[in-house]
Parts: sequence; structure tokens; C-alpha cells
Amino acid sequence: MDNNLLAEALFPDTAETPDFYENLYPPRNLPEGAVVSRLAPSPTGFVHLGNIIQGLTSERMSHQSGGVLFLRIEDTDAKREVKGGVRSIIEGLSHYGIEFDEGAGTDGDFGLYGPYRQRQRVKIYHCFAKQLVREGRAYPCFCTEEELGEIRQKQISAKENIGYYGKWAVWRDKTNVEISEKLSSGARWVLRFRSQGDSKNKIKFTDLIKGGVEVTENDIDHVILKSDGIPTYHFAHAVDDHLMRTTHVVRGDEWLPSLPFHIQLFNALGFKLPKYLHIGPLMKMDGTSKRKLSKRKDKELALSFYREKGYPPESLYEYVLTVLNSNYEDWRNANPSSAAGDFKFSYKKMNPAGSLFDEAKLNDVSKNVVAMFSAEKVYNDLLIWADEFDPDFGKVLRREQQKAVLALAIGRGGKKPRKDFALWSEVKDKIGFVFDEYFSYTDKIEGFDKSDIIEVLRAFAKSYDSDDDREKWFEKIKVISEEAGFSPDIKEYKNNPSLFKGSVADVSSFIRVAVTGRLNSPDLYDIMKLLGKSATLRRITNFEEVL
RNA sequence: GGCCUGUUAGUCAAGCGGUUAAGACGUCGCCCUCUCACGGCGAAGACAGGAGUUCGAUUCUCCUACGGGUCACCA
Repeated sequence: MDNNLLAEALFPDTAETPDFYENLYPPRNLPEGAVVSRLAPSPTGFVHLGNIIQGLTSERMSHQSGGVLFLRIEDTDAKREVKGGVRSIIEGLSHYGIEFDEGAGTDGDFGLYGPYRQRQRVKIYHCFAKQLVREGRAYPCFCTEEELGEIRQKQISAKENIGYYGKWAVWRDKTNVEISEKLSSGARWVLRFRSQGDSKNKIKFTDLIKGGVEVTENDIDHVILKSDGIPTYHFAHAVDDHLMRTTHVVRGDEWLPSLPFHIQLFNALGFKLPKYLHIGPLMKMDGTSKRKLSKRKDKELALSFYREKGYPPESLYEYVLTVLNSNYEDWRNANPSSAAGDFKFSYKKMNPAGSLFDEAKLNDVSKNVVAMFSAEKVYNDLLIWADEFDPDFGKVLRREQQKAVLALAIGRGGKKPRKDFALWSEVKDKIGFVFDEYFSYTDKIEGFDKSDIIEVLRAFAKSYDSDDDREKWFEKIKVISEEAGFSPDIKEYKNNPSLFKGSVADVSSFIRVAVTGRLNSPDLYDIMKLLGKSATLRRITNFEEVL
């Protein structure tokens, strides 16, 4: 029985030959140097930072070069599938600025190289698998889980390398007659790749991020089709990325160890190997040691974590870019108002090692990003966040839109904009006091006589005119200070503290606490303006009672 | 355990055989200032260890240590 007959016995329904698909999916007509890249998530619906990191890298490489970015769904493991998962992945990525030129979409697939969901491509995989069988490069294996377990145990006790290879590969050297007999008994089988590698040999390989790597040849006969006929990742990767004409594969470096196998597969199938970019893992501090961020343990890996906290997507985008390309920050400092997309992304600036996720840095980046937003954009984005995660605040923002925008506009714009919040969840705490719902006399004034405070507040209330400009307004406070025995000049007070009860700074703080409830606030003049005269005076009057 | 890979300040990082070893975040100090935030100035703080190659190693090679990854009919 020759291999052709075995191939027919294994794949009776597969009529097409590889040529058929080669013609169906011709090489793309793209300019020299255009990158075709993809994102290939499982449909778990769980979008995490790793997706963004890989997605942004692929997206930049593709779009910057005039190439193509597509989305392929790796749904070969049914156990992983979550209903609605594809949609939430697409929406999640889009939220962070990653859009696809072709691939799986919320309303079905689009593009000429589909289908883009692997379970819909089974026919294609079988065609290439059949070819490998014909050529003697793949064979069925009937081992049960128990048998594989036994092999493994023997290998452990004999201290040999673990895996299905060489003499341990029990079905590797069976005759086609033996195989055919087993097959006709109806036994379940998987298709294994017949490796011609030797673990004593090394192969050299260039990864665009890691540089030259030297890896041991693969000698394991890995499974390429599971017993349900669905391919494993490895086989699907080879077939899909070839037929979809991918030029650059961006993936996590946990794939590096299986690279030797992938190289063998591409060679055996007669495919040209794409370029690889293996990205180091994102780590976090765990006690005193670093470890890879884990989907199960670390909430900060999930994008939902950032949405809940209210990081604008632009901030995360910006942060990821600073992690990916070390020169991004310098570029950003030199071009503060340019769009992030104008930055020239380069894989050469990517770090081969994993980097630690740094929330403090993210906050700083976010602060700068938010500072560049207009008050209207802050209001809109804040409202969207609040509606979902702080509905009461959302209601207030909606009702008091004008006041909210004015409050958010204080200190915004200009050369040195305020940078007082990085996330939407911080906003209520910073400026919530402008709304009566969130106003309370939180901070206490210490170290001054109550009577002095009251005297100052009464004088201020009496003199306050909402038509005063900033200078006049502050002049009045200085006058009040002097009349109450406080120095209008801070330097003067510092030089002779014993001559005064305090300075104009202290007087200002009395008024500030009365009006905002806080010792610290944005510009007090602007706050009074937006509160209006009556509300300002009411708060001052009420504060006297509190005292 | 085998195999792979990485290691420059607390963190992110420049650096490609000769540098006073950039810069950013964080920390601390000073200045500006009605508070805060911003901004300005400054300080502390690093080439994991050991061999070798070299006139000269952060940079090249090897070993050790430590970190990370991977060894599925998961991706």
C-alpha cells in the first residue's frame, strides 16, 4: 500500500490539490516593502494588553508600509470559545485604534483571502495534510491519551527527553498495511508530522526583534490534525499565513520554542517562511521578583480594567507605544500636538526582553494625554465613562453640562495646562465640589482664630463682585488681608512672621475652604465665576455656621 | 530536569570597541506661585559576577548566578 492510497483512505472527501488554493489566493499585488500582518486571537472575548501590544505593532508595521492588516480568528479549540467573543474582540481593538483592512468582522468576514475563521477552513487544511501524507511527511497515530501518558512516564523515569519522537513514536514506522488495518477498525487517529530533524543539530534563525537566535532542531512528531480533523495551531499557522500571504508574523515570544517546528512545516509544505517578530512578555512585580502578567491572576492585563478605571484609550495607546518603541517619548516631547500615528514606528526599536508594566508611568502618560484634550472632549468622554461606571455622577454631569464643561476648562489649554487627572475616576474627587451633590466642607483650617476667619469671610462676602476682573478680585483680597492683620505680601510675611497673623495666602485659603471645601483647588477666581455670585456667597455664609 | 531566551539606576530605557554611561517615570530638594496641579532648576541612583579577546570592554566570546519562556489532540 503506497502513500497515495493511505492519503485517500485518510481523506476520501478531499478532492482539491494544493495548487487549487495557491491559485485561489494569489500573491498580493502590493508595492515593494509593504507589510502584510495579522492579529490572530482566540474567540475568548477577552481582550488584553498583549493583544494591544501585538496589535499595535502589526498595525503600525502594516499601515505605515502601505500594506494590509487582517484579523483571523483562531477558533480551533472549541473549549476556548465564548459566545459573542469575536464581536467583543473586534470592538475592544477598535476602541484602542486598531482597525482591520480585511478579516473577520462583526457582520461576517470581508476580504479576498478568507474565510478568516479557522473552523471554516478545514477543507483547506485537509488538502495540505493529504499532500503531506502522499509525500510521506505525515502519518496517522492511533495512540490513546493513556498510551501517551505511559510513554511520558517511561521517558521521565528513564530521564529521556519527553515527547513523541524517534523510537517513542510508535506509529511512525508502522507499515501502511498495519495502519490501514487499524483504520478500518474505526479507531480514532490524529495526524502527525514526520519530523526529519535531530535534536543534536542547531539551526540559526533571525528574528526581527530578538536578532540572531540559535535553536535546536525539532525532532518531535507533533500533531497537526486533531482527532476531530481540526488542525492544531502550528499547522493552521503555516497554511493560513502562507495562503493569506502574510509577510510578518508578530506574536508573543512564548512561541519561540515551537519555531523550529514551524520552520520544518513551512519547508515540508514548500512555503516561504514569513518574517517573525517575537515580542517579550509584559511582566509585573510580584513581591520582590518579576513574573509574566497572567490572565488569571492579574486584573491589569484585561482591558476592561482600564475602561473601568477610566483611562482614555488614547492614553493606553500612547503608553503602549512608549513601551514598544523606546524613542517614542523623545518624539512625543518634540511633537506634543502631533497625532500618534505620525510617529515613525520601527521594529528595530523594540526590546528583546520583557518589560515591566508600570502603572505610575501609565498615569503620567495619561495625565499628559488628557491635558491636551479640549474641555468638550473631556466632558464627552467622561460622561460616557460615568454613565457606565458611576451613573449618579453621569446624571449630575448631564444636568449641569455647562457648569461641568466650565469646570473642566479651568486651566486647560495654553502653554502650561493643568494636569490634575489621568483617569475619569479621579475627576469627581478633583472638581466634584462645584456640584452641590458632591460639595462638603472636607478640609479643616488649622492654626487660626475662628474670629479672624469669620472676619475675613464677611469682609470678602461684602466686597465680592462677580464683575470684577481677576486683578481687581485679588486686590480686594489683599486689602481684606491687611485690614484683618494679615500681610498682603507673602515675602514680607516670611521675613517678619511675628508682625502678622498670617499672609494673603492664608486668607485665600480661608476663602478657598469656604467655597470649595478644600485646601487645594484649581483657580479660585474661575471657580467663583462658574458657581455664580449667589452660590459663592451661600457657601461662604454656610461655612460660618460650620465653624 | 531538557531546550530556548534575557540581564544598563526602584521602573522604562539610549548606547553598537574609546562617552563626564543620554532621556523619561518615580523619589528628594530648591525656585515660581493665593493653594493644588503645571512649569523651571538641581540631587541621589546603573552596566549581575568571573574569566578571556583587545592597546582599550557596557558593547565581542565563554562560564556562573539570577529572571523569563517552553516542553498538550491549548493557543
